Amino acid sequence: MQKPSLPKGTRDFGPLQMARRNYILDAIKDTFQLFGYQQLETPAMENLSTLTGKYGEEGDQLLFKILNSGDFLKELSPADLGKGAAVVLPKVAEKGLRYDLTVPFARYVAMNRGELSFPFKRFQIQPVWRADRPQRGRYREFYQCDADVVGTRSLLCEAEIILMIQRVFTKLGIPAFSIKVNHRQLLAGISEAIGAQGMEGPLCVAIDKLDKIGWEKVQEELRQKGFSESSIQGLSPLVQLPKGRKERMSALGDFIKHSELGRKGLQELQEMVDLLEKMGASLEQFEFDPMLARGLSYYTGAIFEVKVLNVSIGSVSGGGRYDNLTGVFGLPDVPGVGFSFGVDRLYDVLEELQLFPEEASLGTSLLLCPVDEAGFDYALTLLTQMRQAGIASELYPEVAKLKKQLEFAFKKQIAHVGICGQEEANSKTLSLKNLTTGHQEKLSLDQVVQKLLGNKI
RNA sequence: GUGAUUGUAGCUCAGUUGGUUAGAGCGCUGGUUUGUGGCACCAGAGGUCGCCGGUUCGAGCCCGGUCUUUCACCCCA
Repeated sequence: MQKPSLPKGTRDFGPLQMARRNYILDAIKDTFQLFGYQQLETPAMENLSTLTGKYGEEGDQLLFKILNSGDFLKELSPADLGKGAAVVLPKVAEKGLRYDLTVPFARYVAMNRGELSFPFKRFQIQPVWRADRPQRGRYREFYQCDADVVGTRSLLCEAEIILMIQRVFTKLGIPAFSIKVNHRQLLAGISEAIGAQGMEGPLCVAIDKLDKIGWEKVQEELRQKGFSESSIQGLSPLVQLPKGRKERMSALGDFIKHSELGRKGLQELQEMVDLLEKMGASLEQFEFDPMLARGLSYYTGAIFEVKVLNVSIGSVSGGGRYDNLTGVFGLPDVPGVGFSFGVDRLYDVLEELQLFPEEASLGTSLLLCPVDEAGFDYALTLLTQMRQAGIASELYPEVAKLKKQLEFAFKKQIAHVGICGQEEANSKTLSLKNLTTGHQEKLSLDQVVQKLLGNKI
């Protein structure tokens, strides 16, 4: 006998967790569909050639590779073994587990370009796998929840992303959150304005940490990366910006007035705000943050990040615009914009704020408890009738001690039990007991149905 | 990938400088109640002390390795 265990960084989801996860996912799905997004699923495994080289060197190491079936050594010569992993790997593995949902989506768009009508709006909710070292809130298997629009440069998509985020968070009852927005071209403009043109890559990586490590350490990191002292000092006005959106945007307009890229980025953000205002949207959570960078290098336009206020968890959603989704798959010039909800983190947030509703865990509403053989047969006929009436019901599957059956119902949080024995069978009634109040009465079947359905409404 | 850290009953955890038969609370099973749960009382089951090796007369405790947990870094959701 062996002690069972889970692979590192993976989890089971029990009934309570599933009910709660579905509560979150339903809110998200519902919102995506309301905004005209269509659901897509792709296989858990992709050809390794589809995946490698898309996530940088580090990403390739984090890919889970699938050993070829059968004799996976047959392509391999003894000499190959000495040549290292790069030579051996393609000969023993041709498939890998998906690392995110964006690359499979790009593959799908490239493969189905003829069938799709653009702009194409899709959402996708599936697990992804990374051979990372697990930590709190970081797993080797986790769900991503992506929505993207491809085939248009319209800023309406960006504006709608704000609306969808607002709708989901409101639906989940999250009281205070902030949608941080910035623009990659504005970051390029900032880079230009401080005399470090073309260095926005390392600049982004460093200033993205501003929240976490503070201005002093960011300066240190910039020095290490070869930014001149005057560039770093040039950045300092951005660390303490005016609070209001309008004031901020005009301060930035001033800062990057000599950079064409910067002006264009800022103008796009302004256009987003205009669209939202025309749609009558609230801009309460909209926060323009010129120091927001986000790691992913393929973003080229607006970028987003959502933080829930007053919780210990980091960002729970994010995304941005990219120019060229499918270029590597032979379909150039497909622009798009997408974002993603971190389901696991949202779960932690709702738990921390105690925002899960009671109903998210409810199941059966009536348990029939047979106390003798006649009662069991009688309960069989009742079971069908109750279910036909729309009452989620089950029958305790054996004639056991009533005590045991009541305990079972109590633990499963079933609100009502119907006790059936010879007596009830003879009189065509049911002894209905409310386990919350302890009240019990003998009712006709119609009365039972009425009572249980009435309670529901 | 780097550096730390954790592991004892189903769960949360005690366990003395290394010393006989490893404990508690909760949970579980049965009973006090042959048609009435939560509460109470009584009784019981349940452990290769993560795994492998070493030191020792003797290891849950010391040492090495390995797996696992958690944390920081790198990176990321």
